[in-house]
Amino acid sequence: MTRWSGYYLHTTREVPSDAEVVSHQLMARAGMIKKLAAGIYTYLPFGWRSIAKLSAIVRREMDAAGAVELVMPSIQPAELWQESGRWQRYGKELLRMKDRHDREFCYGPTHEEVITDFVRRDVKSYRQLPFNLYQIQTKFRDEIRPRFGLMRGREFLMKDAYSFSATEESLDRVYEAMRNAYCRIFEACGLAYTVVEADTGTIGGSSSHEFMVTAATGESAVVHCPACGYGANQEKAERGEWTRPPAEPPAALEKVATPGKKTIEEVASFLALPKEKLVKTLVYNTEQGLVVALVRGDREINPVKLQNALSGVDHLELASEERIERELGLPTGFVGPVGLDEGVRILADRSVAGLDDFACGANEADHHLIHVHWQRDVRLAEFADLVLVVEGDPCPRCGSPLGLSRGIEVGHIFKLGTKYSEAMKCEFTDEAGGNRPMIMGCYGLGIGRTVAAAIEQGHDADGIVWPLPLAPFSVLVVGLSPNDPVAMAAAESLVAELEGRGVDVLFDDRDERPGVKFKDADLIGLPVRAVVGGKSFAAGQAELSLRHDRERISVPLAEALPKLLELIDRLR
RNA sequence: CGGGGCGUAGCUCAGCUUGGUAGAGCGCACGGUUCGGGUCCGUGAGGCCGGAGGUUCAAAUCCUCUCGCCCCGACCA
Repeated sequence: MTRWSGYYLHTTREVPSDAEVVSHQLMARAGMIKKLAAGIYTYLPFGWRSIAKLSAIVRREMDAAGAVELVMPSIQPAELWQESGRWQRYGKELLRMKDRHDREFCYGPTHEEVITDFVRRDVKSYRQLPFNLYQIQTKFRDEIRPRFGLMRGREFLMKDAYSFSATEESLDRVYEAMRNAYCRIFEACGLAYTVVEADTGTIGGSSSHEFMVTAATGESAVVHCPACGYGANQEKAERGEWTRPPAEPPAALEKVATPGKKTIEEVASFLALPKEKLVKTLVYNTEQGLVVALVRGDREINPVKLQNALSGVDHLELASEERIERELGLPTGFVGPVGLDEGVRILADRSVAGLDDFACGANEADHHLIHVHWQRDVRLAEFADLVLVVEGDPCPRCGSPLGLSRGIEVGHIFKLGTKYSEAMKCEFTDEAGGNRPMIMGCYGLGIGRTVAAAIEQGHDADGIVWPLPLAPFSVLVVGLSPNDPVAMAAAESLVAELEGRGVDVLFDDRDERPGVKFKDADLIGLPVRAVVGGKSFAAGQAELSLRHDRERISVPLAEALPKLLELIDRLR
């Protein structure tokens, strides 16, 4: 029997000064986590129970989907990372260290290298494929800016799975099984979530989906189509065709003075043109030199799309004013595609392709061009989809207006292909006797982040409102009259009965006033509450309620057990 | 890494500008009171004012360095 008096659960009224988001505040106040250092937390007993419940759900669904659990080392030798090339590329996020012999290691932020290394030594034949291995383990990524408690820690718990297949079709099947398993996991947790197409980022690979728990405080923006179900991370989101405006008779190209007018707003109002009739020219700095990106004046460039369009470019950032002055010889705000230095690569978003008569920088200080016409005036630019999709843009699949919402990324699955197996020579012999690299997939799920997301989604002004599957305990039995031995005995026997029926119960037996107990009950947010003591006990009753609606019902003590079981059942 | 800010009691913070015996609320301990939504009253314990150096008769306060932390931005499975 878990008695609060003997448990380790200390709630606080004060919010830690560094807790910004509600999940962090409530986890700290409810005694679930304690910060040790920036982005590094102790999981206190009450918090760990929730983590354990999620882990059990994850294991159940992973096992059901044919994955097999193992645990890999968290400390990994540098050689493996040098072999994959990521020792150099991963950057400062990789926590590196040396042992007493000066050998280099890192604390694993992910495990592609380790798993690929032992699989290549164990597995030689197509007959041994496919398989899928997973672990639930502590990772470390030395984030530039850890924040939001467990939502973006440096040390964090993650479930990661890696699949190895002989063929693309096999990978597709495993990927689909994982995708379904993830859906079942988040459904089993009672969370509202969406699956969206995602950019593959530094992990690489061909196809990728993110699982987003919807929350207004989410760090990621998600585009979705209410009509056809299309969903994508805003970084990745595409949009339907631009409607081409009616062709206007191209008037003669004209240079106009726009003294000091640099921004789109300034130029548009100075020239009395709508922003859609301007072309915005952005200069980016890459390791391959300057690149110019064009987009319609009222829109933004999506840097992820731009980087993908510039295949082979690793670093992309907006060029500084000094650099633009030095290399292009003109101040920012007046750069344009007409007559630009031939050495500079120009990429144009499709939003500008349909413009027949637009204004843009003249490549001369304090001047812009008007009546610009693509074919007539601009040297050939490459067109690509570069625009940041916004709410109301047409869906790329069905053309309906897209919606934009925010979410917390809790899962991310990738088709890796042969990126790591080729680099690390993880090969198998196929039926024809030839050697081929294994085809891999990897499937991550943030454990701590999912619990945090559940709180972001489930809380009110008084505290956490747990979904039953993730609640540290299902039921809180409040012994309201700690000084009344009869009432406390009744409460205790109710707890024992519940436990006898397999229900996990926290028994608040503390010598505290009712007000304290009620406030704490709301704060820690267990789904079902039973109050035994005080006025209702004097009338021979127990008072039952659910955290999410707090509607109280009084039942005779003898009926408390069946009624509680019924309430729990209703929450499932 | 760029910009801004903070380190004073277990927690949240005042005091610093203008140097002179270390403060409040919450929490904790004890006594009383109260007992269905964080009771009320009293008493008390608790601090090398992040660390080092400097200025000064005197430093939480001024200066330098350092460590840690937070916020915004860039970045990011």
